Amino acid sequence: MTTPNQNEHAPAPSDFIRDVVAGDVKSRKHAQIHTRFPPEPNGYLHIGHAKAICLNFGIAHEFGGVCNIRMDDTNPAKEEVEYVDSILADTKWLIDGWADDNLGLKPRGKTPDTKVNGNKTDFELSAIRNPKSEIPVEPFHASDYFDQFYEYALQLVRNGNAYVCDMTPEQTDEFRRLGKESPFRDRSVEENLDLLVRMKGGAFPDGARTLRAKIDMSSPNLWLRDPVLYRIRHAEHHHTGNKWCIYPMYDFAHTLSDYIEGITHSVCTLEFEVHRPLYDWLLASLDLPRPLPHQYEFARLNLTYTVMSKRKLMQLVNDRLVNGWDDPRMPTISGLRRRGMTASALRSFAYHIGITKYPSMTDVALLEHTVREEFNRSAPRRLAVLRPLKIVITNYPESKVEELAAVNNPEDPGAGSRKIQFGRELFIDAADFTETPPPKYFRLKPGGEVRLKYAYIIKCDEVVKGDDGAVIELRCTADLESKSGGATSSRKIKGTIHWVSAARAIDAEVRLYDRLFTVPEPDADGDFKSFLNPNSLDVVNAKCEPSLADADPQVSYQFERLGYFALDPDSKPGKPVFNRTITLKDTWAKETRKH
RNA sequence: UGCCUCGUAGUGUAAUGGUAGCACCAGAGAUUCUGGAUCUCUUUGUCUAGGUUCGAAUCCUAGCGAGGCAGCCA
Repeated sequence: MTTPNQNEHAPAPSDFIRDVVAGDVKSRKHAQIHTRFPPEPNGYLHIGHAKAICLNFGIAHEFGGVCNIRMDDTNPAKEEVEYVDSILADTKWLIDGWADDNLGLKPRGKTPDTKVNGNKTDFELSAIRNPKSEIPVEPFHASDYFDQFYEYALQLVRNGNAYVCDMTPEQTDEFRRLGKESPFRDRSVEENLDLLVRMKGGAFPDGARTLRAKIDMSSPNLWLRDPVLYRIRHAEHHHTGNKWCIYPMYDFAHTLSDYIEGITHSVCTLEFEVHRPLYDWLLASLDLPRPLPHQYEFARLNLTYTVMSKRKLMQLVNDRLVNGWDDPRMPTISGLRRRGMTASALRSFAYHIGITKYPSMTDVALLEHTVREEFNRSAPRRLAVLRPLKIVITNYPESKVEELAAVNNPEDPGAGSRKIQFGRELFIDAADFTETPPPKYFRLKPGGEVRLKYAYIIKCDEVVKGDDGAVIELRCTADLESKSGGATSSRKIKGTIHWVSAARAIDAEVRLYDRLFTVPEPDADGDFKSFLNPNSLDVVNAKCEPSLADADPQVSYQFERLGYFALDPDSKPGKPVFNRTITLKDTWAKETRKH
């Protein structure tokens, strides 16, 4: 029934939720599988949301269904349009080329259809699949159902399943903790109706009253102890303006949104597990003629060396500890994208971490592996020098320039080759030379030899120093027979280093990123901000081979021996800015750390 | 504290009463004009104790441990 997981060339994932869905498909329980991704627009999406997106859209994709994107916007105090826009953009980016066919949107401005089914009133708003539509579309919004929610609230009051409560928030908390019934619990239907209408009409101030479900104050499950369904908030909502002064709570709104949209499998994270009985109670306590949704829970993603809560990410942004939500060090989808990570790599990561109910801590090394694996196959290779050190090839003619062939991608013969220029004066990376080589060092050292990639074997004859003793230039001689493909080109030289022509190289700003935090679990104890990595960003002025002047913003390049780099939007014509997405694996660095 | 859920190599996950596998990480080697990639090999595991069964990671009981919930947030 499942189809291969498109870009991963791996079998379709299997987990306990997909098992349930597969079973329902087999038994023809539903006409079509329908999931949803319901973020609250109160922050930017992060890689944890990416896991949820890959799950919900993955299920829709694998079983030929639809996944609605829905703004769970029932709290006007916290939500903003900026977040709505970023959430839509990030979601589309993540599923682009993979599950666009399964994206469920709604016609702009459309609200649920009202149907009379016998003497039952039913509300329904079906999704249309994104790409085929000619009409303007938008994501679903829970706030588009405020009228319907209110009708359902009235129904709950009429059938004796809800009441208006006048207790203060503090009293409500205390009574729920103690399992004590509210003194307002047994108001008549008429009085409840009258109060609810007046609540809606703005007769009472914020917090004065609530609408509560009438369930069971002695239940061991706190969420069944008459949970609040509506609260009074005289506040402007980003989507509904000033139309409402009462707003539904999560449980009420979310459950009924699922029903209205015809969701079959409502997948959420573990903290909502204890809410499931309430979810089911709500659906059972209303007259709902169509098939009911079911809720399933999985463990949210935890990643080492980062924080994931929106509150903490917001704090990093507000305290200017990073440069915005899309700072490439952030675990946000926009940050990871700006850093140069691809949607397919993120999807592949989501595939590898799996779906369980165990609250695990995933090693960020797995993400890094996934990214490297993809780029190793796809990234065009280029030469760039991060910290330039000038070298002069003293036996190479001053006016001579040679064009040498450089392989674009050894993993992909079809990628062909390009020409790079060699001359008397070059830059190499300062990190590739030392006067005091440790054991097993095979880069350049005084009197030592090294291969210049695609070019000659050179020997370091002289180290030129400035007044302060710092190395400013190396004078070398080349083995002129050793050019790649030449007479002595097969001489075994341990080290090969990268270089650029001093005359032809272009300048670029390169931003080198490292982990944002210095410890694997920054929010385990203490103030997570005290574990920020002071070296998480290092900006250098690099020298790059000229072809990088026309770098494609959509392409990740491998700077040979250094890592994978992508153009930052800060780039200006003639002044490229590259972000280092991830270094290459560096076993030599590991070796030196050991000594 | 009450309730809910979950415990499989260091990490993440398979095994759905029948040989405990895979990936990442780590380590060793081969190879290499990227100390990359590739290839080979290695270390390490079913939380504990009972029970059911020919047979238990899987089912049952108890214990231990971890996470979640106890907002008029979602």
